[in-house]
Amino acid sequence: MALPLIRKFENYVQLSDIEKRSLMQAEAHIQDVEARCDIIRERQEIEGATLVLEGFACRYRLLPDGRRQILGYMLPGDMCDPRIFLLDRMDHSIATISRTKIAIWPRKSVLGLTSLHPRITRAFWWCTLVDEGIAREWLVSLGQRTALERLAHLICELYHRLKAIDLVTANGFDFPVTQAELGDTLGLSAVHVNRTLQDMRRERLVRLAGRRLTVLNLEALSTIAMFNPDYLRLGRTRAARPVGRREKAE
Amino acid sequence: MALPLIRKFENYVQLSDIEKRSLMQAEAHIQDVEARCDIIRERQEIEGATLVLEGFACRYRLLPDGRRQILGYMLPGDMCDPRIFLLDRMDHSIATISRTKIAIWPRKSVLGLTSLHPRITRAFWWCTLVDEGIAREWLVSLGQRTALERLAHLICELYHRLKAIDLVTANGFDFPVTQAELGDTLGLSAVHVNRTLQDMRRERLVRLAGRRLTVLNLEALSTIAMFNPDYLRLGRTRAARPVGRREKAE
DNA sequence: CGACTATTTGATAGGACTCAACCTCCGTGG
DNA sequence: CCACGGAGGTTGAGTCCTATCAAATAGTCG
Repeated sequence: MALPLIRKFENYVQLSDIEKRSLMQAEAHIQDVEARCDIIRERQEIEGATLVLEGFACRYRLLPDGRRQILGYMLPGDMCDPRIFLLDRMDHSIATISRTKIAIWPRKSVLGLTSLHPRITRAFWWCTLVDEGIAREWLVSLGQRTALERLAHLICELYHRLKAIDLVTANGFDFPVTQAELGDTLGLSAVHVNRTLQDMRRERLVRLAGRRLTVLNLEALSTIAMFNPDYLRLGRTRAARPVGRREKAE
Repeated sequence: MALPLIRKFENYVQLSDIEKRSLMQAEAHIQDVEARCDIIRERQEIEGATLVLEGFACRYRLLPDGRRQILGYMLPGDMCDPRIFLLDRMDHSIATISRTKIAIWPRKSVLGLTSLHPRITRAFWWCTLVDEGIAREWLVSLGQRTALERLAHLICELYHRLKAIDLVTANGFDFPVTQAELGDTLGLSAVHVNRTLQDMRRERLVRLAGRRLTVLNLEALSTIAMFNPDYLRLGRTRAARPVGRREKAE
């Protein structure tokens, strides 16, 4: 059941068949969740690690007055947080964007995997590093980039992440995010997202219709966004490992 | 030499004397750095873990056209990243704000500590969790909060973090950050930071003069910022541990 | 005291927001 | 099969928050 996760892990480490099998067979509750439902709520006690198998989800935080900031998107293969053995409660919520299939790994299941397989542990750490890289990039977007640049950057990010899990076909992908949600992601109003999107269409950068986003000019989009995909570490295992530096320890 | 770090760790875990001694005696290069110098540059190879002992530093990222976003502040006891054994290169830079004393732990020194002392490892993970919590809070600020709210939130964050390491006296602290740097932190222009700061002075929220920031009304500041310090996990070990949940493993 | 660097002030412009209405697409149900 | 309703998308008008540019003032350090 953990196929998308394994594919993701293989960006960071090489897994043995035994490790793959352990991941596939780890105890997990599979669950289908409707679109726009909370999977985990802020302050809720953490029971296990949540893994997205299909669909889009997002992390978000609400301010007391109702303003919402989306903190990141979770695509197939993404996990809420492997460090569940430390945290007792969530400090943000996770909700589905589209209809989603998730797996919930009980705490002990994760602990079992990590204590038996150092390479799996290592892959988990990699995930946290990449997530942090993404968060940093979002900080740069929200702090420095204009509306057009932000939107372009987000599209580039999702394009690359989805491509890495073979969810891009004909330069396009399923994109269930509403303009209101994009607004909460990019720190913009839905109206302004709409107008920015129209600019992009006018410039033949993207086509967006019927929940499908097609990238018409990735080059131009990347330039506008000042996008560099390195931080996503999608280069397949080899490229991601240090070169010319022998290291043994864990 | 690692005193501020030990104090910080004790927010998250209880350390034995042996562990404290190991931290104190770990091989480290102590170094003084001028104000406004890069300690680590983007793309630079990582040699070890950098620990701030005295002074202010910050992480930042530059866009090709010169725009800069500050990603976080590093105060005494803060480390650049304990996960250096994974990463080969930095994807952002670290610079001093004030004159700073730092310690650089060689890779093997960190690996030694973590392999011998699981509680130290655990404390390291806690640090990464808190850093991520801070980053999330910044995302909310940049995405949703107004200039006044952002500034108020940042001041609250720094107040609490500095208080936890006894660097707050008479409700004030040394604050070497320029208004231009605040602008790069909050996604605002320096001019607008200046005006916002004046609003705060007018409202008797803070006093800021001669590199010293005094919080005159923390209550009001926290309300404006919608600030809740929980995410900093400064509650001293007991409060930070889960209640009513026995757990043994790592 | 001079040369910077940092802060402050004023004037003007513009990006993004709000409000409000209207349109479009779909799924539901009569 | 078409009317209805709601969610999401689009448009227009007016406003406000924040940026820019420019210049003056205050601080700091050798």
